[in-house]
Amino acid sequence: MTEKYDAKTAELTWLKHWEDNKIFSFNPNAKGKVYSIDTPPPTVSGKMHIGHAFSYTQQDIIARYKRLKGFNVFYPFGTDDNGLPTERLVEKTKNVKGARMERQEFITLCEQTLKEIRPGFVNDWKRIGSSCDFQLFYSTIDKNCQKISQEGFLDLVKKERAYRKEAPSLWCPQCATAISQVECKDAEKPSSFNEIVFMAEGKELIIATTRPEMLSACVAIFAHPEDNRYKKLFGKKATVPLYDFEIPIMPDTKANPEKGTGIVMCCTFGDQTDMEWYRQYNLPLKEAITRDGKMTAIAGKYSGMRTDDARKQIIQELKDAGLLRAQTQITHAVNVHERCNTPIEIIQSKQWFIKYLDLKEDMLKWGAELTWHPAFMKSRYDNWVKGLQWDWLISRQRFFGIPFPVWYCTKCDTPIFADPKKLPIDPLKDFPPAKKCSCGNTEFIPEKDVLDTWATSSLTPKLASTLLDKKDQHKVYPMSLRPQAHDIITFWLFNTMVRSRLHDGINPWKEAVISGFVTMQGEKMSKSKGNVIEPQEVIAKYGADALRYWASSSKFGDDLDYHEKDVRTGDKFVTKLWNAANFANLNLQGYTTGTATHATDKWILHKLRNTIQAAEESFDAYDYAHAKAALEKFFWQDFCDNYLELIKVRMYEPKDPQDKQSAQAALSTCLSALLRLWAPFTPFITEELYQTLLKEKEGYASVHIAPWPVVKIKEDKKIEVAGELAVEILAAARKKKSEAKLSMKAPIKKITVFAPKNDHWNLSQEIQPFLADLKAATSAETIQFEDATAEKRIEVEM
RNA sequence: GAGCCCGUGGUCUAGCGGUUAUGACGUCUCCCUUACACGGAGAAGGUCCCCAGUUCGAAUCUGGGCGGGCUCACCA
Repeated sequence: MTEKYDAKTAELTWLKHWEDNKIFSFNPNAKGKVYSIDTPPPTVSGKMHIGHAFSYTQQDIIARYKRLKGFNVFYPFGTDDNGLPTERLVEKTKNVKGARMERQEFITLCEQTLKEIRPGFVNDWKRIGSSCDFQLFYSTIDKNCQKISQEGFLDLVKKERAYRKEAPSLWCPQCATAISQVECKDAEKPSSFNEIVFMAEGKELIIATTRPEMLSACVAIFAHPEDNRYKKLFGKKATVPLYDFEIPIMPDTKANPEKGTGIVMCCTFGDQTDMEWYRQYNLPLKEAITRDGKMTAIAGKYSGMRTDDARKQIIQELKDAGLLRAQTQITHAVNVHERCNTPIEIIQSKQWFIKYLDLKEDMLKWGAELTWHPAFMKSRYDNWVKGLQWDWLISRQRFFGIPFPVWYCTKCDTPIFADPKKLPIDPLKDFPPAKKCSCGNTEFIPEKDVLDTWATSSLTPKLASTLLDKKDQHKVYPMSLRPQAHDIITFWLFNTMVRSRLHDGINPWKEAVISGFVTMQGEKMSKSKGNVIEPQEVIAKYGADALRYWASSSKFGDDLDYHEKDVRTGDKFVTKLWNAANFANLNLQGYTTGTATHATDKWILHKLRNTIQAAEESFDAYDYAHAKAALEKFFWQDFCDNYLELIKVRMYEPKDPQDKQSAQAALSTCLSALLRLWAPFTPFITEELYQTLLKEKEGYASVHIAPWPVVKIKEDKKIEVAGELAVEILAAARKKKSEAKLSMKAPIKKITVFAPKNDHWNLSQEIQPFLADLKAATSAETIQFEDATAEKRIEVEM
């Protein structure tokens, strides 16, 4: 062993060792029960962020533990790189606009960009010590994924779950595509509440609105049926200002008398309520906004203007005409697209949907069949299911994604589906289809829309399992575990559940573990706030083991505030483990086999045995943080601070060869066990130590495929209790010396222990075998016992 | 507005009916003892958010506040 451990070079050495020797390769025919993990495919964005390092470390600890326990671990790796996120990344980094380019040119650029950045991106995952089988690799835009995704779509068509319909849909004018409910989020935006003059029955009717630019799309006016101010107007007409057309005044309970003037205009579509009224009362459709967020022809002179410009101008015009009675500045929550923060519009268009609103009850049952860690995360899922209001809109008017395998008849618009055996296909290239329409027509137009990225990533259990031979796929699917962070329960977990249920009628996994978030002074990290920590920099400074040590200090579901000092604690642990192993190595020179016969040695083996048991119980409940705490206590306190100090003199100057051999036996057992116990948390340092100290003796190619340690000794309460007393005596001696400001080497005349007799054993008898080590460790001349009827007490005389 | 989570020494955290309330970081004192000064020994530091209840007994259970966070919803 060298003087110091150099994490930076050592970690790279072992990464290469693992890769070269295929340590984490999945062999479907290997022994051991299969434990399969539905690894989250990160969205390719150039660099891993600290939240990734955090959650992927946590799941990796589970994977490594299961491997030690003898499971045949299936732990694939994929990248999610189709759809809008990639388009936005390419548009940003290459300074282009997909919509203004030749479609194929843009797609090629996306593919090229991915090819450039993907290897570096994936390398970040290797670097933190993810024990994935990187040979089992998929990209959600690769050919196999395209095939699986298109097959899935056709399967849903066959099951009458996928349908195409012209309907009002959530729409992002910035991205110029329809989006789904889950892609929306709230944002506080400033706005103005404008009281505008309509005319009805020759009188002024004041209506408050935040969206005056929608006036031209106004189709009705609503007030509450019980609202006495407006009761007499129901069934009458009102005239829209500036545009001068008439609309009906109608009663509906959704109108809130408390809000504004209690009377509201319904435009197609200002918001979701407008849409509901449109459906309920069969109102006409008037579209005021185009798909790229501009005013349509019906807006008259505002036609072609952006909606926000039109709003400003129309307010001015109303003001000039004396039709604006009041204006208040407000901030209100607006629905925006989570990818670009643009306010969402509701626009009528023809889209593909997956029908699932009828399955809400079933969805709740499916969620209940899954074991959640922590359990309370299930309520996020339930909450989402209960709030679902739209079927899943899966078509996107974008470019870089998986194409719908569909063409449409130019005469009757009937969809013609691709032959499932010929997938994947691109209807734009594989054209025309080799079929006739049922109406006899032979002319078609290809579908240009692409599938929502979640429509593919919701199939990850399949994307991963189909990397295996067909005969082996059933071994890994349904999967044992879905690990992920809590922010995408409503996206990824929910969608995967739905797809697996719809396609195969089963839950995709047995259990789910949900990671928390990394925060900075309690706040979410974000580039705009400038409080981002880059894992690459942390690794460069402290090594991946230290980072992992930090990440494993919080349990599943808990957020963790980032403090660099906590990573430093990990770094210190690595050093401590190195030094303890170094001590063991120095004192195990020449040792081959032996038995622990001394009391102190038996005691530490008992502690070890109990620690292993405790760690195992915690691990099996997915509570690695607890397991870590138990290991920490054993390693740092029991083993380093107490045990090693107790055996030093016996090790250096044995009176009898067996004195030393007994300690060596225990030391050797502890060393081997410690390396394996810590291997899931700090895989690099443990591998380094295993390779240099134990590999030759034990023969495993890596500590990570060695078996979980077992200490084969029977429970011995006497040793445990007497050992505790030995530690108390040691502590009393140390305390006395500290208080006297003396070195720990300072001699002690006498230690007197007042030990009450126990019903079951006589402590002063049981402690006898420890006395030699105790005297040596405390430099005490004598240790004597006096029976006491009172409390246990230890007196130290210098 | 709804659901969920959280509130423990200066900071982070364990404990979840009976503990001298755990540990880490920080602070202070001492110790260079041949694994480790990136160490060791010791000390100081706490109305366990507040109020009420259940109980012989509550940091721990129940109810009600207050404060923070997340998710969903509302969005004229």
